[in-house]
Amino acid sequence: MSAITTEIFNQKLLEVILAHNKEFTERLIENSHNQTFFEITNNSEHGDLTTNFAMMHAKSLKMNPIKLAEILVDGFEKNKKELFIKDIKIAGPGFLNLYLDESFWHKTLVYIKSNLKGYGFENIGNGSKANVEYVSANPTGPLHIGHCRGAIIGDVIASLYGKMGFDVTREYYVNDAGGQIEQLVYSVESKYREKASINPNEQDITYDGQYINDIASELFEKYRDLLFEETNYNKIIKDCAISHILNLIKQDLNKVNIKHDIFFSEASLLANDEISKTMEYLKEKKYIYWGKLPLPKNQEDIDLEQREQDIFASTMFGDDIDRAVSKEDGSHTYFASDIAYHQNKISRGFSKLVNIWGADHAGYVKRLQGAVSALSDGQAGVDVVLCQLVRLFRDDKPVKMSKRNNDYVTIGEVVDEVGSDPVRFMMLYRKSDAPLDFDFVKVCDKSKENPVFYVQYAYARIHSVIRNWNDENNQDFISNFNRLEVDFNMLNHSQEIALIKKMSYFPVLLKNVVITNDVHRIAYYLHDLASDFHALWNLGNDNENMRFITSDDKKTLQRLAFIYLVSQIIETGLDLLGVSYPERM
RNA sequence: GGGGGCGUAGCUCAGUAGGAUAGAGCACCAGAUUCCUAAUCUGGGGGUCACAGGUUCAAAUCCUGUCGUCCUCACCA
Repeated sequence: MSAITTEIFNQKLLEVILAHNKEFTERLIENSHNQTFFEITNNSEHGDLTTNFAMMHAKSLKMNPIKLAEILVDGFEKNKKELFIKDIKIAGPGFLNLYLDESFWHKTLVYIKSNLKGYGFENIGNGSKANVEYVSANPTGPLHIGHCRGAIIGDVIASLYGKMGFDVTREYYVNDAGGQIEQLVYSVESKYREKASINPNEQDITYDGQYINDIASELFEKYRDLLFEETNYNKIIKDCAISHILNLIKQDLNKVNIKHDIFFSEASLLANDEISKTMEYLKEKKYIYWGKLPLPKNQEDIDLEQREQDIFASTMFGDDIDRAVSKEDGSHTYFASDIAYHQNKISRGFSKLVNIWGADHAGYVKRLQGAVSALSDGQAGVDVVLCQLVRLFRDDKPVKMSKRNNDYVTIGEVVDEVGSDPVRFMMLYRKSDAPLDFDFVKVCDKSKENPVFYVQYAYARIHSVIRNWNDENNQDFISNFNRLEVDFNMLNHSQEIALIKKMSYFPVLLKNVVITNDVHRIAYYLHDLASDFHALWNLGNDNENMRFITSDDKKTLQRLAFIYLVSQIIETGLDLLGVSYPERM
C-alpha cells in the first residue's frame, strides 16, 4: 500500500536524523513508544504540519535547537516535491513548520476513500488478547444509572480495542459469593415465608423491591410451602435469585446495546480451589506473609482487635498499607478472590487487562495492580479506568436516589424514557474521572445542549444531499462509490481544506484513545467534525458556488464524494460509541 | 488524620501523553432561510487556567505546598 498520509513525514524525519546521527536515532527508536513527530496544526499561520522535534532533542544531541531545525530543513528540502511541500519555515524557538500543497490533502481524501470503513483503525494489538471487565455490579438488584456510565465506557473501550487489532473479551465478574449474597438469600427467604405463611424471620431484610417479590413468587409457585423440605434449600434460593437478577441486569444492559461475552462467577473460583492455590503461590513467592496489620489511624472509636492473618505485601507495589487476604474465621477476603480471578485471567492468555470501576473503588487500584504485578513477575499490568458519579436531574432539580429504600432509577427506566442514543452519548460526553450531571429533560431536548443530535444531524444532512442528487440524476451514488474515480482537485476552499485536515486527525485520535482509554475524546471529535461540516453547508446559503450540488458536474461529484467520506467517519465514530446514525431525521 | 479525583469565561465543560495568540456549548447582543433539512450558520463582548513556589527554551498540563470541593479509609463486596 503506497499510502499518502502524514506518516510519511514522520518516516522522513527519522531518515533525515538517521543520516545525521545513527546512534542517536537507534536509541530514539528503541526508547520512544510513539514515533509521531508531526502534528496537524489548527492554526494555518503555523503551516499544515508542525514538529517540536528540534527543541525536544536539542539537548541530547548537544545542539542548538535552531541548528537542529536547520538540519531538518535541509533534509526535507531535498524531497520537497515528492512530499508536497510548498514551504518550510523555522519559527519561534525551533518549531519546524511545513506548508503543504493542497494536492497533499486531496491525496489524503483518496487514501481515506480507499480505506473507507476501515479508515482510522490500525493494527496495534496484533491479535493479542485483551480482557475488558466492566459493570461487574453485585447481583443483588437491578442496575441503577450509576452503573450505566461504566458500562458504556467499558463497552466503547472494548469495541475500539477490537477494531485496533486486539482479540477482545468483554467480561462481567459476578460476585456470587460472600455476605451480600447471603443477605440477598435471607431477604428472598423472608418474602417466601410470607407467601407460604411460614413463621417469619426475625431480622430485618436488606434487599426489598418488586424483584425480591418476584423471586419469592417463583419459588413459591415451584415448591408451594415445601421449600424447606429440600436439603439444599439455601442453594436453591441462591441460584434462583442470582439467575433472576442477572437476567434483569442483562435485559437492562441490552437496552443500551451492551452484551458481555463472559459472566465469570466468583463462586466458581472457590469451587475450583483456585483461591487457595493462588494464595499458596504468592506465599511461596513471599508476597503473602503471616502477620498483623497496624490499627487504622484516627478510628480509635471503632473497637478493633489486632490479630495474626495472611497479608499481601501491597506496600511493595506502592500501596499505603498491606492488605489482608484472610478473615478471622479463616475464610478468604474479597481481595483474595479478586487476586485469584486475575490469576485466572492471566492464565487464559490475556496480555492486556482493563477494568472499569466506580470511583469509590479508587483506593483498591494499587493493591490490585500490585497483585497482578506479583502474579506475573511484573510482566502483566492492569489498566483501571475510574468513573466518577452520575448525578441525576430533572429540569435542574436533583432526582433523589436511595439504595436502602430501593428508591433508585434503573438503567431500563432511563432508556425507556429518553432512548439509548442520548444516554450513551451523554455518558461519553465527559471525561470519566469527572462527575457527570445527567438531566432527563436536557437529554431529551432535540436541539441545543444536545450534542448527539448535532452529530447525527450532520450525518442526515449529508445523506439528504446524496438523495437529492440521486433523484435528479436517477442514479445511486453510494452503490457506485467504489467505482467512482475522483482526485478531489477542485476542493480548494480554506474551509474544505480545514475539514480534510480534521479528517486526517481521526487515526491519530483513535491511536491516542487506545493508549489513554479516554473514550470521551471520540465524542468530542465527532462534534467538532460535525461542526466543521455544518459550517461548510451554510456557506452554500450565502454563496451558490459553495453548494455541494453545483452546475459543474465534475465539481459536484468531488464534493459529494468528499462529504460522503465525512459521513463515513461520523458513521465509524458513532458506531464505535454504539450510537445510531440515521440517514433521515 | 491518611489516600485519591476535581478546581479553566456568568453557567456546563473540552484542551491531541509540556508547545506558538487558552477553545466549545449554553446564556447575553447583532445578523443569515424565494436556494442541497434553520435540530444549522456568521459576527461580538466575556479569562490572573483556585493560590504560591519550583523544573524547563517553553507549564492550564509535570513537581512541592496552601485553600476549596467530592469520594474513600482495616477480615464489605
